[in-house]
Amino acid sequence: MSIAERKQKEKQEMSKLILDGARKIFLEKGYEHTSMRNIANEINYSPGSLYFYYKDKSEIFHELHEEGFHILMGRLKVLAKVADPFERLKAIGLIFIDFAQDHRDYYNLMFIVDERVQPAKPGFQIAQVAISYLAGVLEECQAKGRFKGMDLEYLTFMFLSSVHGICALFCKDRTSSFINKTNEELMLNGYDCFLALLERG
Amino acid sequence: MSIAERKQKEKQEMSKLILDGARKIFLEKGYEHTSMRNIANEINYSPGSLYFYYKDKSEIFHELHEEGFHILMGRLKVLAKVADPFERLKAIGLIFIDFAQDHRDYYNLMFIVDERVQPAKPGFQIAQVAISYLAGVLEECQAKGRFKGMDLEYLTFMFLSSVHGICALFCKDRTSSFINKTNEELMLNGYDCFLALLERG
DNA sequence: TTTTATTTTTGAACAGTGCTCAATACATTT
DNA sequence: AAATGTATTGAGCACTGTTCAAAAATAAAA
Repeated sequence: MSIAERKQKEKQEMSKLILDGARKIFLEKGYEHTSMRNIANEINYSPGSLYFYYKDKSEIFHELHEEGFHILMGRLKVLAKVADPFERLKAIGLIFIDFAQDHRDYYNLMFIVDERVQPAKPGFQIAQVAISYLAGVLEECQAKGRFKGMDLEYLTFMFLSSVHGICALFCKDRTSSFINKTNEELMLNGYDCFLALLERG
Repeated sequence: MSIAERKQKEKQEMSKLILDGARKIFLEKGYEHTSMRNIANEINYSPGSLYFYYKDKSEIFHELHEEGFHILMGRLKVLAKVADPFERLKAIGLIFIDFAQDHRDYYNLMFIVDERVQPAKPGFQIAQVAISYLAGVLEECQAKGRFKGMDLEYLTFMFLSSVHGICALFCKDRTSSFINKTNEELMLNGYDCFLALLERG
């Protein structure tokens, strides 16, 4: 078993090497503009080799898609210490916005890129965990008297949509119609506006 | 001048022919998956010909980008008859959502596709008209006592973001995490949730 | 009408894409 | 040492946006 184990380990290491290369190029040029040849070149392997470890480009997408959600979830975990659910809710949106600014390409990959996200893949499942978490926070808010009479699932979708809208407009450079305002100002103050609404709801 | 005029007319007609072909293919397969050869094939011309009428693919993008905003603006014009500004505001969001559902590809082109939208192009300017219109409606709402103390520009961005978020999640198939709800339900009820917030703000 | 000039159209070519697969090289087992 | 199994290669396929010399079509001049 020892040599079979080593083989398996080597295969894992090679997969990681490819993924590291893919991540690097993709963070430089964005997912759509990263080619398999670029990745192969980066790690000094032939293009064909990648297909021995990954079925296709989409499989690499799913790997990084999942990775992105892990990073995001890592940031969300900090909120466990925030006692008030509404404060936690407010922070969630900010974390999304910060994440989109810090990891524009991951954000793009996770929420925008044209790739069918398959429910079987772990990335999809973590996404659902994240959504469940958000729903839980909103439920707590409702338990404290906020958002009365609103359906939890739609409320969750609405919150996510609003925050995503801010991030998506930023990621795809559709903010330039708002001249003399930086992206930073627009996103943060826009979100504050949204929070003001939530406060009153 | 007569023959020069005719030449010009012919050139316009040819441009239109190309654009019609482009639109057809692009509505079938989506912008990113429409190739210049596909378009050329559709209208029975050689690929090189397209470049006699359009500088590059991006120029066709801008043409259709503008077109999309014209369609959207056409739908928004109906709202002139709605007296109450808040009712008009509510309708604007619905029109966006309907538009995204009816013209998913146009919506994608206008708000999501990876193409630098140049301020010089007419498409950009119509976009700004649309935003100004939205800002105007929100201003009227404020005049009637709504959204007190909120900055108009950020409020506008926030409204747009929230509606866009709903449409963008739909367009890029990121709604599947909300199982046992159709896109229709999710978008409409999610938007209703948002409206409920606005109502209280 | 014939010749010259201009405009339009073509399709091959370039460098790139995702991906496949026979051939090759290496590692392990017999 | 020979045979088996695993890993790697790079040429090749059909595609992409784009360019450009050559050809065809049209218009202007002789």
